[in-house]
Amino acid sequence: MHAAVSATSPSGRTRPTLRDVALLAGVSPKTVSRVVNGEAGVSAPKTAAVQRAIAQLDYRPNFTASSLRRANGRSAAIAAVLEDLANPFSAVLHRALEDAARERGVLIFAGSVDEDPDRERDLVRAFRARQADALVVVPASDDQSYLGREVNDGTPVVFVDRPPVGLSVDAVLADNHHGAAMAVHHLVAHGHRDIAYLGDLRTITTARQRFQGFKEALSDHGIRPATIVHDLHTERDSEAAVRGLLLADPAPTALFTSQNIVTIGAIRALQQLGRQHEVALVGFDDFPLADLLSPAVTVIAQDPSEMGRTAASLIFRRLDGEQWHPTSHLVATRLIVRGSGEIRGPHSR
Amino acid sequence: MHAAVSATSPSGRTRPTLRDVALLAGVSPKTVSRVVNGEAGVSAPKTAAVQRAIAQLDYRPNFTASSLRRANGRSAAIAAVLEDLANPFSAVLHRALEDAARERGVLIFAGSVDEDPDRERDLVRAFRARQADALVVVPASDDQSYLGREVNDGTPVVFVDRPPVGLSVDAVLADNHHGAAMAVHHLVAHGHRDIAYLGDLRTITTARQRFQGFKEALSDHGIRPATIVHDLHTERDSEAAVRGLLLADPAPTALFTSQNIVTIGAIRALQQLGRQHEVALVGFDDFPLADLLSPAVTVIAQDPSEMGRTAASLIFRRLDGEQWHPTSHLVATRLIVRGSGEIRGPHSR
DNA sequence: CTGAAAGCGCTAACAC
DNA sequence: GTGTTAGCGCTTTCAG
Repeated sequence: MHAAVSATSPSGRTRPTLRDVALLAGVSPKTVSRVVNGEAGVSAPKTAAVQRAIAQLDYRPNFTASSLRRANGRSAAIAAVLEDLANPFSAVLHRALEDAARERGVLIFAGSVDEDPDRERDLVRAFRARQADALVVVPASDDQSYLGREVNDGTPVVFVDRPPVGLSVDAVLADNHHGAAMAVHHLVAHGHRDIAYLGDLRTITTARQRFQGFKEALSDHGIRPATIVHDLHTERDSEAAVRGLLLADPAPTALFTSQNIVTIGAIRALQQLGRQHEVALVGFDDFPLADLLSPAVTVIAQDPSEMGRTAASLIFRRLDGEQWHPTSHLVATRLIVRGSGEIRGPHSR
Repeated sequence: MHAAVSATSPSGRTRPTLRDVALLAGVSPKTVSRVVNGEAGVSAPKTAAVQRAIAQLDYRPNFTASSLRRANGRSAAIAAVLEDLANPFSAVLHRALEDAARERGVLIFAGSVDEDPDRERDLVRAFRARQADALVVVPASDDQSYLGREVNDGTPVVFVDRPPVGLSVDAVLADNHHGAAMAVHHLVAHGHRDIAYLGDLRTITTARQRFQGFKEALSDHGIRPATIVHDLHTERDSEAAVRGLLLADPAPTALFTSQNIVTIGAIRALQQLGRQHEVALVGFDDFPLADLLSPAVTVIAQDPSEMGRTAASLIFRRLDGEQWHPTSHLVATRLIVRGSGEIRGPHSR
């Protein structure tokens, strides 16, 4: 009998080890290891004996233990520090990472940050302690230089959706600036001059970039921004803000909402006041059922799935030993015309 | 210089180990271990020396290695085998598990099965190989007896949304039968007799349970089911099926859709034909923006978040050593009245 | 309070 | 082909 009360659960038996298999099959541990890992150079009879023993004991290899000793020390797991697993952007991004990882037998650890910098650091630490081979991060903090020290061992890191600050790593970003500008051009082309901006927390880089794109596009048309509301982070915030705007005089003839939660809050306000067919709306971020609303919602769509694929590709190329200087990859946004953005304004010809 | 080309990445330095810290601090490895784990009984000067060395080397403990030797052998990670990380049900369930796990410093591995039994088994194997402490499973296969052998060591397993087959473990299930029956009673109360059933793949247990509830509730009212369509698994399937029904004569005056994808397909068909204000609809599963459509959609809502919390609680109680016979926990569904289900039928008083 | 020795489950390196 | 020895990074056990 050999040691091990260890790998046991409350009421459970102890798990058989590679050693147990070797004993039962009458071979050395190394031979079992060879069979388990499909290495060539084990005779047919021994292979059979080992397989029989494995089946009999119901042996399962401990990948964690093997990675401790294996040459590259890889855990075959990567970590994703996301905004909120339950929101569609994070969920779709996560899924795209999973699909890319699956092809390589790599698993994924994921966690939600909820825009909390402390939580971001805690997650990074926890993932590192578990030897994640790489890190995908949607940052919430305003400075990620801690990450440089945290992973100064060559662990690949890719930022997604928001650029790194105080740190030089690959990033995959949506073209927020151009997307917001497209929205403005579209609304102006439909006769609007009085376009309200409704934006998310200014601590969020993407919100700032979208605002920048909004402002510059207006100025391209020689229009001065009329109404600007920042720091809307919930549907309720947005709904209240939009209701306020619409009841004012003069009310804007069009709305640009910088993010899907804000867009949805705006739609609620429009519907409550029965103005959804009068006031134009273009939202940043596509969302499910946007095409089934009345009017259907014109949006600037991001492509979180493509962002995930790109991030995964950067990570795996680095893990395969490729080297290059940290680079930002811009993923295009596109205007999806559905109705709400084509409501005519007072200056339409 | 000590060994280790191991824990190194392509271009990276090797990670410092506990041993390196000990050498630098001039103490034994065990003393470093004590400091790292906050064990009492280390003198102030040695503690300080160790902490200095840790900071200087930027040492990060390897939790994986420690768990190999630690008494309970736990990896402080649990695994979730879900349907599809990108769909809202899975995503919200995942998030609820995360929140519960976070309180205990436990991380989560998750993967998508996509209704593929092979994928289910592969994921279970991969999670086990990485020593997940427990398994949350939304099964896709029609028999999970393999799991009994796979985890016959006392690893807690909880099934969510669908009951285990060929295996006796805890389960957290929505009250599908009663939910579907509520939908029928509601439609009948609004004057409908000719209620079409539109359901998901019959391989999925929940779809079968909902159909059962539908049928029995109709029969309670002495109504014989008129139109039944099974095996709709995409929006397109559902949309086509509903369009067919609505163009037939006689067309049903109400629809019961057994799942949100099916519901959304049905809404598309209704809108295309302009019949959304004539034909009543109750869908199983709530979905975002259901209240913003016109008409707003009456649904039988599940509570995936509550299901996740319940599953997590079962798992952690077992991990804490509590014991009981495997039990099924029913999570209530509830009717949310919004408009589409209250469209009057020909038999309303 | 501290450290030496042994070993968790497995594989690298080298022997035979 | 196959086995032996050592050791991955850490904790256990136990001696001082």
